[in-house]
Amino acid sequence: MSKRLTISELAKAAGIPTTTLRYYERIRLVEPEDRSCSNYRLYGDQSLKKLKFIRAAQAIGFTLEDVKSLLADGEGKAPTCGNVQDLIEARLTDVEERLKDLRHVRKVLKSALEQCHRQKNSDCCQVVADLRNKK
Amino acid sequence: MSKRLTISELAKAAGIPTTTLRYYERIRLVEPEDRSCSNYRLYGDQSLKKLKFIRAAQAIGFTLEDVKSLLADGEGKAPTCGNVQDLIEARLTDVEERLKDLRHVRKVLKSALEQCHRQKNSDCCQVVADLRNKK
DNA sequence: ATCGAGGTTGTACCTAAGTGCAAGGTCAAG
DNA sequence: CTTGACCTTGCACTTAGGTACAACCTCGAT
Repeated sequence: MSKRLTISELAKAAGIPTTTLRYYERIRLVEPEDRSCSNYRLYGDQSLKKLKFIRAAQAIGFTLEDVKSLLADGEGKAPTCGNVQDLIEARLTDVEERLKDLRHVRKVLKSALEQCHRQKNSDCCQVVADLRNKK
Repeated sequence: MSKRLTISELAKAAGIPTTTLRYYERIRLVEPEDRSCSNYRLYGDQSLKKLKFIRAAQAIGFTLEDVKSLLADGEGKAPTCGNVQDLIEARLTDVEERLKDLRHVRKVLKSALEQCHRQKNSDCCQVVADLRNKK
């Protein structure tokens, strides 16, 4: 069974443009299982699963390169937990870092905005004012 | 007064490569005040302030395009608070959004990691397992 | 006078994750 | 048998913020 899908069928099923599927093939991330006699790409339904996995992984911030590693991991032999776990930990560290940065940024922006509100008209927005003085 | 700086003097003072300064000129963000008789760029010291402002603005997530708007705002006439305030508010909204997303991502990553820890050896990392099953 | 450090220009390249386009082949319906 | 929708390839382009290189010019010191 496991019907073979043409590129547009797969695209529709996964909600991903055909152009992107061809791109994924180019970077050897998702390759068609076969070709029809007229050279059309034919995908198996594990490709659909793969694409869903890719979208899920992207959503939590993995790059396509990361995804490649995650997938390659289960490919050869028994899935070694190590590599996967490392990737997840790396991402997590990254995310914590960015959260810290963003909280700081938010603080700065908020205080700039407050400054804006206080000095309604004239010398608005301290940060800009600094520059404007000498312009 | 206000000594004219050559590109490398300015670069050194601002901690920004000369190549980047030339790039900033290309995008009309920071332009030299003048040229020497041998066609060397000559910058005024407001350029240094400008560069510091740029780095500060970048650090809180403004794009160079945003910076251009922020600077242009004070250029013509009295600085209109409106535009500046709008930009800050837009950034802030953006930051809040990204914070929300990142907190979600962190949650997902953490639970994936936990899964990893629980099933120490065999079927590690649920997310990957889904795929591997049908591979 | 010459040497090396620094300046000038224009152009191409980089990352990431695609998108767009042109020229041509294929398929199913009318 | 033609039309229109879909497929193929290869190549260029996108965004943002730069980096790298080649070929040439200029400056200060020796």
